[in-house]
Amino acid sequence: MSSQKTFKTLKKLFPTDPTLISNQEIAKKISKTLINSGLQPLKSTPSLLFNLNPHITNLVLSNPLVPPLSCLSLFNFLQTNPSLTSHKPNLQAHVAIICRLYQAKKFAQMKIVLNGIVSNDILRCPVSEIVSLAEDERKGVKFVETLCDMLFRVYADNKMFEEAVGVFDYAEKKGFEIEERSCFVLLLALKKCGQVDLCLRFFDQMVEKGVQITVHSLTLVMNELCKRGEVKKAKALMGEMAGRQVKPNVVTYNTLLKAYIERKDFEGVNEALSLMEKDSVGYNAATCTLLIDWFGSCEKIEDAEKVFEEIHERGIEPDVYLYTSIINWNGRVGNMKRALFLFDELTQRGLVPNVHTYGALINGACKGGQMKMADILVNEMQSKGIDVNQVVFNTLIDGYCRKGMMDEALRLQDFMEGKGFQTDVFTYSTIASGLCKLNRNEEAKSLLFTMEERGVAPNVVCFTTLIDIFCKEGNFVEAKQVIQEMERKGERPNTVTYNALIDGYIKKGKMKEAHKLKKEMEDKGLMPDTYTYSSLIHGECIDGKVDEALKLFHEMYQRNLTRNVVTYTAMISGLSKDGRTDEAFKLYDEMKREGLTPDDRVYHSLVGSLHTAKS
DNA sequence: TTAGGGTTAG
Repeated sequence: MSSQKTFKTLKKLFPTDPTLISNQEIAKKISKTLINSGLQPLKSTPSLLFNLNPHITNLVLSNPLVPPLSCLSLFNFLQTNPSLTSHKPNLQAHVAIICRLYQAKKFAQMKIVLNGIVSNDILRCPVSEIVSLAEDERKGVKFVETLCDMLFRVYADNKMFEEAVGVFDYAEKKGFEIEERSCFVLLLALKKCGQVDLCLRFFDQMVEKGVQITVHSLTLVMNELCKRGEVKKAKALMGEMAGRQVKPNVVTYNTLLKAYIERKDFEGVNEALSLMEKDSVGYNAATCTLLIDWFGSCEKIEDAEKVFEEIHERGIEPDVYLYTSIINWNGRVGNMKRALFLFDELTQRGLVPNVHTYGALINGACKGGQMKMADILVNEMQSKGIDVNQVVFNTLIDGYCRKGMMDEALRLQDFMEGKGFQTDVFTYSTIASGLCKLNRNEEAKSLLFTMEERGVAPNVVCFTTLIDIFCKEGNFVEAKQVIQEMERKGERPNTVTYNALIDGYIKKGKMKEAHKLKKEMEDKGLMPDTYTYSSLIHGECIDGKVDEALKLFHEMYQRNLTRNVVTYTAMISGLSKDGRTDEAFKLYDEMKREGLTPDDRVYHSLVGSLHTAKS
């Protein structure tokens, strides 16, 4: 505005100012050239451009007779030609060309020019300044609104988040609308940069300012909430948004499902599934993948297989994720035959296995001690052009550790480092627990104590391994010191940490301490799991308190915790030793009904029980 | 044309 005013004032004061006339004439000449023959003549004989100044540039760029793309080519030429640095377009020229491009609906080019403004230290300025220049162009409110929306996006793309939010606030004040789609771009960028707080805050701002939220934004935000553990908040948000006509879809429900599955929240999973049914939201491949994971992690491989079988009835086309998941769980329960069959089926369907798929198979082989098979799979994978990654290396190292082949494990670690991979927190804890299995406790401890000096911060798993060693040694003082140290370092003990302590106390016959710890973990909001209960049940049975054990056994049922072979074995042997043969056999039947395979110890207990009962 | 699902350690 001011420059135009100045211009008019000057014109009044000096109507025959030779420079002004000459400016206009030069502009006319340049424009004419551009109209008739484009940029080329100006490029080859740039003498006309030597007299250029910001005013002339603006006159040319704003001349409606010059085609917008010709203006753009002149603009770009001035921008990039090193001999014309003194004529680089200023902010006003940028806005002028943006205006021309807007009229020509050249939105992509508009964005590029805007990008030039925000990524240039000299041109960058508050949104109000750009808007004020844009308003001078007198192209109506819609133009300015579009410009704001685009500027917002350009800031988001450049990770200039404060500035983007600044544009949003400004637009809001001026009554301009920033599109939901643009807001989503910002949410996504914030999420990708790990700026979760700002992401959640901006979503609140969107809601508050009446942006019409889409299910995509909602789902993204719910996912971020879930990832930081605020599942309840995510669920509440879903409800609140449903009230505003933002209906959750299958992706939204999958997000929630995943959170419940990760937290082993039985009720949550069931609630999410029944909500899906109520809303008539059908499953997709991702839902089935999640459910397979859910049943797999509950040691219910048959239910996982059932989900896999039902995909056809549900009209779902299986993909490589789905196959990887079912292969993974079969491998983990030791059914490599089935895992390999599924792998073949996947290939026959024309799906392409990737490093995750091979990783799942290799893990299955390693957990089953079949290192030869693991090796063959690694070679096959490489021959298909899939590189071994850190996860696969760690899996293999774990395989050798489990077999007690520490030399081979360490050789592989060396090899992995030679390939440019770091020994990471997984490698350290794997090797440490391998050493423990061979009773090489001192080596394990020193590895875990020194890993930080070697540049890898121990996590809760490493600390738990350490605690486990001290507990097995009966050194509870040291174990508790480790807990203090880990808490000092910001690592919070979890259920497995408590399980290590509880098991340690039980093995030393300190049931009272063990129960105290169970209460302590519950007070901290940590759920005792199958391992916690199995240890406690075992301890009570050894102590001869079979009714206490039974109480715990029922508590598991109430809490929807899976009772595995170890749990049943402990309970059955407890009952047997106590001469309660009928109850023991009843549990034996129940165990088989649950699809669990009793092992030798169960039979041994039951036979023993018959003796006890007779005598 | 955007959001969600698959491989490793205690």
